[in-house]
Amino acid sequence: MATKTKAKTKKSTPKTTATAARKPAAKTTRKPVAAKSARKSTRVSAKTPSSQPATHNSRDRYIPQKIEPKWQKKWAADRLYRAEVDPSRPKFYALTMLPYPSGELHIGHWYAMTPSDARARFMRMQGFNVMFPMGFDAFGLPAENAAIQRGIHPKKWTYANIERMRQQLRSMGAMFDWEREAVSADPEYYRWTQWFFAQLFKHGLAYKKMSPVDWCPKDNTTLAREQVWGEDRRCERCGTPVIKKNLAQWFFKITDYAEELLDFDGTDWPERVRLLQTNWVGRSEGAEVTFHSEHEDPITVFTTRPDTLWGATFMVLAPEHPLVLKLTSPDRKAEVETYVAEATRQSDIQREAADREKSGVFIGAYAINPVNGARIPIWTADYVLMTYGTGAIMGVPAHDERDFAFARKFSLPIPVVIAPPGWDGHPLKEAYHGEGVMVNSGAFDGTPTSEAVAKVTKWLEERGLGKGKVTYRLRDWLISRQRYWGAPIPIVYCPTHGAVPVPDDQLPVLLPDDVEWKPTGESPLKLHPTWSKTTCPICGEPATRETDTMDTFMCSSWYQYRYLSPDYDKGPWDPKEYSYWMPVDCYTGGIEHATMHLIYTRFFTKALRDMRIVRDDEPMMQLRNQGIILGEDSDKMSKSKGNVVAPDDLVKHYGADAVRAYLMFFSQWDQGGPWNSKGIEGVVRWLNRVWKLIVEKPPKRANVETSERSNVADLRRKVHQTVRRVTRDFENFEFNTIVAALMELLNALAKMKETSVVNTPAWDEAVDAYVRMMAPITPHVAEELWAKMGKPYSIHQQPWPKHDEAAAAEDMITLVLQVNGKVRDRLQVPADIAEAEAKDKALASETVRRYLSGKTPKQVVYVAGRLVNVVV
RNA sequence: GGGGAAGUGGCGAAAUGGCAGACGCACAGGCCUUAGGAGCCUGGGGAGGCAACUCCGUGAGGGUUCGAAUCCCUCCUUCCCCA
Repeated sequence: MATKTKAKTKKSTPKTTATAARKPAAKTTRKPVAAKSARKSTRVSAKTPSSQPATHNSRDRYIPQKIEPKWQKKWAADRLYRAEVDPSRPKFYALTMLPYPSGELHIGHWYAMTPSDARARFMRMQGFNVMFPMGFDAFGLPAENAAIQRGIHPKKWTYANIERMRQQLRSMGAMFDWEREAVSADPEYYRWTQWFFAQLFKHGLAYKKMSPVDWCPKDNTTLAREQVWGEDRRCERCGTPVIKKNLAQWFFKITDYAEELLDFDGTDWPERVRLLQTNWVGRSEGAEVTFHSEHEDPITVFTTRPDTLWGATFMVLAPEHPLVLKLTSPDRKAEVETYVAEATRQSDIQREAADREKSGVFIGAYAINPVNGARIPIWTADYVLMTYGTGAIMGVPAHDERDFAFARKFSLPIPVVIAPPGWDGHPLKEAYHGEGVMVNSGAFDGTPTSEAVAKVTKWLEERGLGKGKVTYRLRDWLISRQRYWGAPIPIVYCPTHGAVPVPDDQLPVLLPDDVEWKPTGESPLKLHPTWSKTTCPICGEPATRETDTMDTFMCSSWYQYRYLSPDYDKGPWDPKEYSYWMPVDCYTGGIEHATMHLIYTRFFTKALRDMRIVRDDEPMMQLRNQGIILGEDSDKMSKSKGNVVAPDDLVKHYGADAVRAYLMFFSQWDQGGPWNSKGIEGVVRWLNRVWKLIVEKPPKRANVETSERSNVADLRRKVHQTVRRVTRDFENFEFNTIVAALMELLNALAKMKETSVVNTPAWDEAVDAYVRMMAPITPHVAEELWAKMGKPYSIHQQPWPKHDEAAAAEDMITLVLQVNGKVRDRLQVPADIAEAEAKDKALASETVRRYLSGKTPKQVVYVAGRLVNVVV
């Protein structure tokens, strides 16, 4: 799958588009200056000290604080990063996850966004028409908490934060197309969030039901299953342990898409995310089997191992199971009721813990095992959950750990029905769930595990005892939130017509501004005196509004579409924009959203497709995740630990380009790692040296002793090898080695600047390619150097350099000579040396002969261009 | 308990079957300088040796291979997800 998409990306990089990308640049060129040599262009720039500050020192120094705001202003004024529909050019929709406007852009945002920006810039230089939008996921709890704590209105707090963060985002020098900015809390945005809700409702994909849901007592709201984290089930936002509440809540039927969500065909997503989502969906194949009580009450169970049915020696009903009270015999009633009352007070997680001492009570009733007519006792026990499967299980102690522990505790029989290989017929010491052969199972005896499930399922179906069934762990998405700062759910409750969606022409259902916050835990919308009073859209009689708002993940499930046309008011997006830009070609962001946002947005696109609103099966074709950037102490950054790195301070001190370059340099992007305040000085040094390489005059004396011809070839080889390497690494998101390769090339160029090669066209070619390659990573200094070289504005509209395979080829190589796999000698040989000659040279080597000590080689291994290994 | 990822100098890392440690940080020595917290040059995996050189070395152990940081098996440690 991954290779398929990769190949596609490569193929769709047509040479012709590189020329197309150059066109606008040519238009804006005032005076195309063909710099004949670096020396010459240096002189030109020396005469025009345009951007340079007046210092006592007349030297032209790299001062990022001067050049960065200057270029940012010019780029914005020129709408340099404006992305417009242009069917004559191949499009590339690059998207990075939009931030929540918390009020402070942290280094994690920089780490997510600036490499994404560099990649988008690279694609632009590759000839694509690139759209790289930005916006704000502006609804959510922190705004409301600020309102309660500090008395600031959530809207005021949010929009002030957005204003501040816009400025911070601009300091990155990213190629965001700000004309496409979307803010999810704008009425023009949430009008469509509500419209989508209504569409889902009309298509039966949104429904309300009473159910035990997770409730965060601190944030006073329900949470989706995905927003409850960890073993002890804490709120994803505030870390408070959640409790169960029985409430009428709105859900989206994401479970309708369980099967399709497992299919990633055609997308290039990391294996890790696919695995997380696959496990989250939790498909399990098995069979539903119906047992009956002695009084003919059907009790259906789901099992992944119908082949173990003959080993069922008891049944367990969840304490909440409706049959528990019905089937309990009078003499057991008191005991069972006490147990049920106790069990329902426990949390699911306590109840399910595998290592916990099992508890349960016999309810005084029996069931008949449909496969062998065995009369087996029915128990109720808290390790069976009502919310899981059918709320009832068959107990097969020999082949299930928990059933085994239960049977041991209550002295129930443990008959083996799957014989492990080499089983001696003795009782098992622990539950066995490996491969084996069916035993004690009537006609099925001897059936190996590999065929058993299918055969038994077929047999059950033929006899009407059960049927094959696939179940999923995935639950429907709970989207009701009992809070104010979110998109109101556009539903009206009419005494006659029930839940009625607000008609499209009455959207948006606006949030009222005049609300009060009381720490009662009630939604302010519920406390508002008039807001919820309305009339029924169908009959016009008095009716009330739904006061719950939507989970903010609903807003972010479709934002990639709103960027297409954030001002469009005839629909959620302009179809012309849609048909050109969608789907998203490359999506970047944190992996922490694997089972939340990233699964919701896939569901959303699939649901829209089935409602014929979009044509795509998947919203984002390629996904890449960055790692987490840690504090200098290798701990997670947090204010309480005092290890937070503030990007604003870094920009002020080192400039945005250095921060960008360091974030890309210090580690593999998807790996993250600790910040190092000394490490960034290395890239600062790099940028200073690049500056000097290009701006400062070369030394007067040219080294006449070196042969110019070989120097030119060496220079071009290094340059073209670097272009090849950097291009490949950009394609693969390997940003750290890009910066390393550029540093390496600089080291080589700095040495060569001392030689006469500096007066050759090869030098100009080198410097030209160098600045182009820097441009995606350090856009400001690249633009400044480009201008100083007298090249036409803007570097960011230039094509990416192409490497010349012939120039990059080595003519001499180091041939490694090994004896028995150990390096013993090295020879400089022509790269195109023939195998026979290489072997001869190896055997002729004095060192090799010494290690052979007269023995005849058994084998001589030759690896072209690399080594000869002589084996004795 | 299940699944996944990772483990390489003092540190961040590079090398994905073929010269281990590219690039950078820190450190050491030198140059330049009135000065250096600037810049430039040089050196740094470990052990032995004046040296050429030798041996050892990618969490541990085993295996495959002419050849393994890289592939396979077992184990240890750390992190993530699920239970």
